[in-house]
Amino acid sequence: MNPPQKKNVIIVCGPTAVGKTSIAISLAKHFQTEIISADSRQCFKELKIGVARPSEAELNEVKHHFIASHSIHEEVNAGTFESYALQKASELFQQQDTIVMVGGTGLYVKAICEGLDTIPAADPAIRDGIIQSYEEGGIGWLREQLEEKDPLFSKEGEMQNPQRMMRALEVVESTGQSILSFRRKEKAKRGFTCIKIGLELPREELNQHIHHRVDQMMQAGLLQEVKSLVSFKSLNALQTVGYAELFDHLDGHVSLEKAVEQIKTNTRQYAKRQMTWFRKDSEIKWFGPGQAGAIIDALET
RNA sequence: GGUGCGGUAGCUCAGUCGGUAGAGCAAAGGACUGAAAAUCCUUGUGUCGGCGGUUCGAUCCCGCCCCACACCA
Repeated sequence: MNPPQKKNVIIVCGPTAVGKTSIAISLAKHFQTEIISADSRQCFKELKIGVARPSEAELNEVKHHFIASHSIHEEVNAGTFESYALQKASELFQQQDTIVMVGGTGLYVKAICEGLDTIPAADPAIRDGIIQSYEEGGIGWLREQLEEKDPLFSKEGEMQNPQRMMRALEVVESTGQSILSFRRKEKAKRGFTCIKIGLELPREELNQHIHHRVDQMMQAGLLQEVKSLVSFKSLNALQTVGYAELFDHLDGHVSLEKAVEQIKTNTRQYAKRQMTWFRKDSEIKWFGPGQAGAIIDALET
């Protein structure tokens, strides 16, 4: 007879600036456990102010993982996160039954709950070659390559999206098979249950939070942080709201005032994309960011 | 006060040799399995500054007025 599964990952998700950090800390304290972040940018030790890393005080209240754990010079992606988080979770589950995960990166949440397909690693040389050829030949070149080498993808894949096309191409070139042929039908089996808590606010209110938070980041010295990273601005990790706009300003393309406005706009757009992603996930139970008590009640029944 | 240049979408602007108008950005909606704070797709929007005149018909031509900017006094 199988005992009911008792290992749980409580996942707090939602758009940026909604108040996830504080709820996650309340939950982690209540369940006397630790937090794994599911945030594609807070994992970088070089990025602090602009990615709204939890404060020292918050990090001391509850132990966090995947925060400042990697360098912008490493390649970090959804696969990296999946294995890192799975590893951490199994360590933590030796001590406790519940862990808290918090993050706004929908794909990472999906990776931990449902798993990513196993695809053999692409040869970095192939990848570099593809990127270079794309820069020279544009999307037309990608289209031709895929039509020739991966007819399945060119029929069913996103043939207007260069990033996806490059990935598809690197996979066929490395493995000889279409990226779509690796697609599993089932979700990965996990030794734990994912309980998803979504935080939301009315659009106007969230926009206000974003407006103020960006101002606070500037006051906290975001420009200085960005200045110290200029020489790395082409790294993937720095294709990030809050950094890209200030690099633009430092290059003399826009005034500081305008760059800050753009950070706000781009953050709003990012939050909107996050909501689009999370809204379609019917497993999420939605709450407001002030409802820590209600969330705990819901989790205990 | 005079001259010049403008007033068109939320913003910046294009355009109509007179037949009621369009780009970019913003906004809204969506997709998304190793770049995901990335990348990509879809979709509006208008008293064309006001009042008159000419005309079958004016956002476009003419007159007056209002507003903004520049220059000259």
